[in-house]
Amino acid sequence: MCAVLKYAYSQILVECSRLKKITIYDVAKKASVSPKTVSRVINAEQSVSTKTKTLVESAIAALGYSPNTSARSLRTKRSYILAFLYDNLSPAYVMDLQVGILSICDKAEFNMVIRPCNFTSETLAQDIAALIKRSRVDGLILSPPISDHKELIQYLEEKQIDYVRIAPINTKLKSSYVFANDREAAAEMTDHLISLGHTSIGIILGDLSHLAGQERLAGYKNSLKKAELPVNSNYIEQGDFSFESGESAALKLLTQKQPPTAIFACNDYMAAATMKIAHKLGLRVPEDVSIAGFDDAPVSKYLWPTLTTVWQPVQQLASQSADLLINKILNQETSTAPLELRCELVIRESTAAIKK
Amino acid sequence: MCAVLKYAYSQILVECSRLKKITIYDVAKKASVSPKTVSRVINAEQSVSTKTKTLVESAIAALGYSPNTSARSLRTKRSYILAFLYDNLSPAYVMDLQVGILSICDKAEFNMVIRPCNFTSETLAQDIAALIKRSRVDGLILSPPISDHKELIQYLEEKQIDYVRIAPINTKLKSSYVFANDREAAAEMTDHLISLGHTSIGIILGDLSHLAGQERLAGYKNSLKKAELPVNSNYIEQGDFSFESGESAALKLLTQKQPPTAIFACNDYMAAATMKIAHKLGLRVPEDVSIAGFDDAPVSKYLWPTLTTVWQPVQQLASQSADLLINKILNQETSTAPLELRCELVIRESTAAIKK
DNA sequence: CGAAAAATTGACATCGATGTCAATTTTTCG
DNA sequence: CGAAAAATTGACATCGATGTCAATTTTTCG
Repeated sequence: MCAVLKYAYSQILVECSRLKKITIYDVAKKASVSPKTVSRVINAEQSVSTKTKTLVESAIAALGYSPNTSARSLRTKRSYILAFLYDNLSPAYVMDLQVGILSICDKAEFNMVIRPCNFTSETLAQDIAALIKRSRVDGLILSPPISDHKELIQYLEEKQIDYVRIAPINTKLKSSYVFANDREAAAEMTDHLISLGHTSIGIILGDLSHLAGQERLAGYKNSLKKAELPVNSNYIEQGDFSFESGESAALKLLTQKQPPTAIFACNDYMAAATMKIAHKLGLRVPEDVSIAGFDDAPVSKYLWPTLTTVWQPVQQLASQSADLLINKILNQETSTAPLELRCELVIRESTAAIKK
Repeated sequence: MCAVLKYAYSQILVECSRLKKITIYDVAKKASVSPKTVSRVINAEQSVSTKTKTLVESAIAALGYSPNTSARSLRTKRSYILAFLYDNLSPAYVMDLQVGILSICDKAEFNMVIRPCNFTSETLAQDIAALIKRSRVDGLILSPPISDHKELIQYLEEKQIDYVRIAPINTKLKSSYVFANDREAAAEMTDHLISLGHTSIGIILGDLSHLAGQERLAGYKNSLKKAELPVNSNYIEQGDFSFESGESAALKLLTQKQPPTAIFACNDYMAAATMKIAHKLGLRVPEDVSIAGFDDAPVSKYLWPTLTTVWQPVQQLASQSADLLINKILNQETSTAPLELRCELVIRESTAAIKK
């Protein structure tokens, strides 16, 4: 290409890119005000007259202007980025949390960076410290079990970094948190089994380092007590929310001399495992043994019979926590009351009245 | 708190926050060079002497400096952000893609923003255009079926926005893409069933607007032809990758006069549905009917019997595409050869030799 | 050795927003 | 009405990096 053409071409490109980039100065010119005033309108500051506001707003609309995040971040020292930390074996749960957070981020013009973690990693706190430093995130959302990672939380408290926790066990910190009424829901599920005539109800526990693990056990015990049924330690098996742990727990429960006639597994993966073991042992579900889960995971619909379980307000938990966090970041709001959201029983085919 | 104390306290806070912010000027001072030279080292530019480079690097390490992304973005007009677009019913698949992309983003110091989409939404292209404008993303990774969203792709081509596609159908565009050998894998799976003695092999098709849907059908046909078995249209049922579509397809296949003795479902959800229908019809798996899936989704391990399926290199697809995209953004590399990654058969319990 | 070429380095301007503080305009009220 | 108070607006500096271009240092080679 000859030099003249090359130059012309480069000018065209420059022109094109210029057309795309609308700055606050273009808006200011169009509205015949100063850039600072445009800035005031964008940031919804108080002292702008209605007339000016309308003028600027129509200029913004006409030019299709949207502020440059980098410039704004540089000046305000905010990144407008949230980090979402998780270490969870259920992809569907994590995806739901993401969607919930995103819905709020979109409205508030924040970005979300996600970070899969390993709860047992010795370097977790350091890794997150590095992430915060590098990405300059404004705040973090911690999901279980990260919600109770002592070292990380100590670091965040020390550095006064904003964070919100989903379903934490330690609720003594001043940082806000959200949670679901797992205990009540677990009690309702146990009530449901009792109402079907079951008196020997086994439970497969989840990981007790999750709040959910503790609360679901508590709900189960509460329900039994209310119905004046004994809490039989032979009917309580430890699991860790994984399918494999569910298999061995179910095997122990169902091969006893007096096996339970109903089993409440503290999540759907362990319930699925229980169904598998029941099949292997030649037990029909729900005729010989009723099985209930928790979480309303996709697998609960794909099993045969379909699984009675508990739906959790996962997206709502996430969006609430994002809302709290963004408020904290932007308005320096310090303490907010913990938020409790409600679960719902989903009765499907895997539970039925006891066989006489 | 009295005014004097309050003032002292605020000064301490100011001091603290100042301590945290190390700028390029601090590094320059410590290394006794100009900020521009520090910038050269950070960006691995050529013309820096080894001596200076070492000096600057140790200053960076000593101070624990990491560059301010906002300032850099503002100057270079790059956001160092990738967008990952998806519309997929399998959370596990999407999570794997995310993890793959993240692994590369971490190395390259990019951030990833994720965007759940609705393929059938009329405003998809506009929505993404708004996202690009607002978040100023440097490039996009499109996963199926978004990989073939005509309107969106036309927009990206027009605006010359970098993007990489995962498993696209239309491969005539100059934009690079990555894909797995679904066709061969589907043929291998069909070969496997044939080798077990099956000659009546049904297939439940996936959504043919996904490359995977088309390729898996092609592999099935290829295998039958190679084995000189007829392609019987009664044995081909349309599904859309959902569990529900699998149920109705399986019902049609298995209630024929001469039902197939093996069914290859084009993903694991539809295979799970087929298992359910088989159970309902009183057919044992694999004694009466062999069932195979595709994807190695979590559910394939939770079913009873466990599901024979195909493992896909999902994380690798994602990390490769992120790698291609970042190279394109940073080095303006134009065309790269499409990348094909290999699937693997996972033989479990749901397939067996035909009953005599 | 010493001039020319190449490599290295730095001074200064700039990206596009908002913070600070002062100037201007409008409102209040005796 | 007119001074004081309140509300609105704008001028200018600045956040922390990198681009441009020129100055300086080092290397090359007759």
